[in-house]
Amino acid sequence: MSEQKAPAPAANFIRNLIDEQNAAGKWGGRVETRFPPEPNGYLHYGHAKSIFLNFGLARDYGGVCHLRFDDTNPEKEEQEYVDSIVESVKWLGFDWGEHLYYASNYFDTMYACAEHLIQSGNAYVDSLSAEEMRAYRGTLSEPGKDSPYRTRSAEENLDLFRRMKAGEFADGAHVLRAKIDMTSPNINLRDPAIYRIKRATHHNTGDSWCIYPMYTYAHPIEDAIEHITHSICTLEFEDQRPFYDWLLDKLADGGFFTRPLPQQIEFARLNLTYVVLSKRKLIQLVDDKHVDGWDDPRLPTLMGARRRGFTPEGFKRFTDQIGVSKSDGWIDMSVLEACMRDDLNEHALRRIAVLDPVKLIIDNYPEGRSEDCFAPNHPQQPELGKRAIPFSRELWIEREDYEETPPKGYFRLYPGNKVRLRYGYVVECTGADRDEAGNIIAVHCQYLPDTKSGTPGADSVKVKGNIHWVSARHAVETEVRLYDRLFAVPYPGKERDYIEDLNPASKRVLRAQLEPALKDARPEERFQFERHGYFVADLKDSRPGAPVFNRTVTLKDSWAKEK
RNA sequence: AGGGGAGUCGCCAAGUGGUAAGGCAUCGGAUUUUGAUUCCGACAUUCGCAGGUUCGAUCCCUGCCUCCCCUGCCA
Repeated sequence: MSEQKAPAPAANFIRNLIDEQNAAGKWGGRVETRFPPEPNGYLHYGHAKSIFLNFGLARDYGGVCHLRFDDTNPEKEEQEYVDSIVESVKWLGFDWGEHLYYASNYFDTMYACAEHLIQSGNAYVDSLSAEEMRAYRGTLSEPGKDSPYRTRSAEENLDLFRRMKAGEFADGAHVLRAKIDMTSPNINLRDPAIYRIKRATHHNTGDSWCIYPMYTYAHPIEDAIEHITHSICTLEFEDQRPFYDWLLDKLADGGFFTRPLPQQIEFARLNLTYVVLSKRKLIQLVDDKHVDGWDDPRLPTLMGARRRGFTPEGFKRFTDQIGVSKSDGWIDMSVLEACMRDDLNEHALRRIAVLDPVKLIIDNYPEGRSEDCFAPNHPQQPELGKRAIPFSRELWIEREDYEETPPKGYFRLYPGNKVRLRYGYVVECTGADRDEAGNIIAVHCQYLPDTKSGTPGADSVKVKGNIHWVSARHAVETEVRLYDRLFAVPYPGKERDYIEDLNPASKRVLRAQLEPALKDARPEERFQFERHGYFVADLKDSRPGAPVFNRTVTLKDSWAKEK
């Protein structure tokens, strides 16, 4: 097995920053990151980028990466999502040891911090309605104005906040706000809300709280509590960094945390062509049944990727390849597909499957006779051995491997042409039978008995074409699903509603004829079906002795391009 | 419009005051019992545009243009 060389990780602005800080001794060489999903949905390809970034940095710098659930909004979060997230991160190959955390575990500390902010004059209880608050906030180009409640005394604020916590007020009656600057050009600094009253049962803390911290407020505290050094998030949080720093600075002054404080760093999230990665759209695709659930192999979720046959190693190659930067561009789906092919090419055993079967009858081969042909499990790795494939008079071949009037450059079966039946004999095509409607029902040929693969005469006849086949008598028939890109266009929704851009041919279900060895494929076992692509035995629908296969990705096909 | 970001080959992406890595894609060619893989070769006189500083600028300065994000008691 050829071991992957591990080249030095590509330089990126985050690694450069860490190197500089290490040189300056800022963290004493410590690198501590976190992957902080909100458990309100399933992880998707974009999360894979973040996971490899955060866990990868920690690994490469000898640090740790925490898995932390950012569960500050009980209305949207569920245990089912945390379970699925845990499973997906593990599947990608990462281990957080004992560093599994929940924002909700810090609610007491967050509350104490809030009281301190109130006492130090940095937060106040506002009693404006949501609409009023919006009006007071101003606009992008006009400054906001102070709420009439902004000047409440620390005592009054503390009393009100404690009563908020005690459940004396209705949802939305009051909100705790940081007191910063209503005229700031950065809207995030115009006294952002940091606590709201919300009577909802939390998946972790149940009904013990009726006030919950906002992400903006909670996240920096979570980072500080866990001694995170580099808090990596996506670009849209850039405007929030000043608040992140403001908050931690105030709390450090208050003795809650010590400096140096964690630092927020933003990178460009993944944009991938031919799919959508927004949570809202993913939910709609599932709810409106455009796909078959959250783990539909066409969906860009990690659960879908797994059923599709994508590999963790393929995702690693992918994230290594696309890099990390602050310019938000689009990665073409072909890059991900190429990464999966690279990994699969190396690791998947080769097998034969006829997906669109038509009979090939060898008229000069004795009826009732059969013999074994031997095929390598991996052409580049002979140490993986060979397997026997039965050969007989009637075979299944691909319908597209016969053309009565071949296009230019076609070198498969057509009357008069010779072709090798891969790992078997060279045959000469003599024609085909058609039904009354003109459909081809069987192709006929004569075999050349001296040309069997592996025998001295194998190369006595040179042929260009080489097609795969399966003995009709021995074949295993099974369901094979041909998956393709979910959307028919690179940028779904660009020209019209994205639903209209769905690829109608993203899933095709076939009955295929497979070589006998495939009968016992185990769920998640991956193969290359020669000349077709990579396939995986479906995790959910396969049964012992009756696998169902999903196409992961096709092989590159330069003939298709030529046509 | 105010604020925050980004602009280097078709798509990503390194790089730096000294004369443009790499990957994907593409195009040639070799090997091949997968029209696969592998291999070899080609592929930015040029770094959004315009000025300026400099012996020399993609890197520094000035102005401009384009794109993305921000007005949730979401994250």
